[in-house]
Amino acid sequence: MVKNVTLREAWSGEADCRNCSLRHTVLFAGLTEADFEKIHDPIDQFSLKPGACLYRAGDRGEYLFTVRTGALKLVQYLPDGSQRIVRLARATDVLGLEAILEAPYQHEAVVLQPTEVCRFPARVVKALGAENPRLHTELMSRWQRALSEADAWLTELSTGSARQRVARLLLRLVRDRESCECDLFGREDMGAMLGITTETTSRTIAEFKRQGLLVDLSANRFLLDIPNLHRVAED
Amino acid sequence: MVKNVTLREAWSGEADCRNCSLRHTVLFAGLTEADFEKIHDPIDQFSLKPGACLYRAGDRGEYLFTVRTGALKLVQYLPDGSQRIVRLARATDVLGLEAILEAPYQHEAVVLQPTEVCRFPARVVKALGAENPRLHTELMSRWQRALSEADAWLTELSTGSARQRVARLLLRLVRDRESCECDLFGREDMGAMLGITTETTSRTIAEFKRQGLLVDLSANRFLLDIPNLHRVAED
DNA sequence: CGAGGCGTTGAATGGCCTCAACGATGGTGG
DNA sequence: CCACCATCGTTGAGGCCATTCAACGCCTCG
Repeated sequence: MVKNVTLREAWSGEADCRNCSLRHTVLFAGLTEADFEKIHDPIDQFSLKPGACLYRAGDRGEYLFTVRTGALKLVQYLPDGSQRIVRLARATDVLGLEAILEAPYQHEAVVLQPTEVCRFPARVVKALGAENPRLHTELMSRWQRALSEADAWLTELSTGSARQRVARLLLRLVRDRESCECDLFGREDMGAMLGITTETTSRTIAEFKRQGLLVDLSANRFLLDIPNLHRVAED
Repeated sequence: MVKNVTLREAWSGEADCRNCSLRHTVLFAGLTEADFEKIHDPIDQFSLKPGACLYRAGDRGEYLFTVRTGALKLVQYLPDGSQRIVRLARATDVLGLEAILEAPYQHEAVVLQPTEVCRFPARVVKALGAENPRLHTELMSRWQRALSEADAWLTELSTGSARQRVARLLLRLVRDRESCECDLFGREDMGAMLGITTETTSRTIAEFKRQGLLVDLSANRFLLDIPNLHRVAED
């Protein structure tokens, strides 16, 4: 909970917002400077440590968030208390779209890796989206992207053997990346993404390491053998 | 592929569109008569038999659809050729939202039960949505609803034992219903919704019947013992 | 230095899958 | 009209894979 940047600075490209993913990914790219001046709310920027909770399911959604760096998990709890991770949010992803509709947050958003986010009021986006066609389109694209992700988690990460699921998750973590390196999450979290137990996850990862599909780089950081992982993923 | 109704009739409440779910569920409720007159494209209405395919994944999406009655499955195929059903569309649901973004359809939409749909051009919705705030909000709500459904399929229908999954699917099929009666789908389709095999699905249903949780009404139509199914669903 | 969290591994169980067979149903063509 | 076939739901037997319960080593942190 650190920095506090005014929208004026955001627009002029000063401060940290010059590199803000919001600008690169054009969520606000269609706004004029006049639009920005209508807004008096500050945009806050946060640095979060693993384990921190950005918001909880059922909380009144007053804010949207953009992930600058790091990773968060979106968690839903089952009646029996066990958890299921339904999505990840990483750099450039937007969190809390439901707040635009004045709905409570649908998930618990928990930080997995050191993370920076920008926070801005939902009602600002709601108001601007209603009159700015470009933002309107961008918002729909964001929802569509989340929906595609959700479908992919079902078909790729919740289908097939444990070996296949783990391999597909690993491949997914390095997509749109130049490098084949990858920070893994805790085994329990990976299990909750894949619908398998912690032990099975651990056994599968360990087996991949023995087979050379994964090479240890440092603590929980690995080099991936992408071609062979693809073979495993499709069986 | 039967009826063909002009938008003029749609607006005036004539013909079949008087009961059109679009009007009840206010996707178009915010439009003025002037808005309607801007549109020259006809709205077509279709009657579809089980097995019919409304659109395929990758098709250029020129149309959106609203389901009037019946049910369709949204299917995605895995690299190995097996299928996974990621969502159902039933009365009042809108299909093909991705077409508004000029993206190809993401799923194959296949009819499960005798179904009626209305079809309207995506570019009309795109144009009206950009200038009509109420439609704009309604569209976002539709995406959010689809997203919630997708998350629920992951947490409820792809988690836990086969008994739990089948019970949760049955309960889900009678939600927002006055009656406890329910038409089931083929065992293979149910398996593809739950991530289990046809045989396991059949065995589970048969066991539920023996335990009185399901009572045969007619061919594949059942009466549900909701309280006890809830018990099974949560274990 | 002890405690707790996490990853790993072992052993045993059980639930689901695979392969197979069979009856019922419904549509088709002789 | 009926034999035929295809489809679908059901059931059985056997095997495998993931779960469950348990133990152990390593690390960080108080």
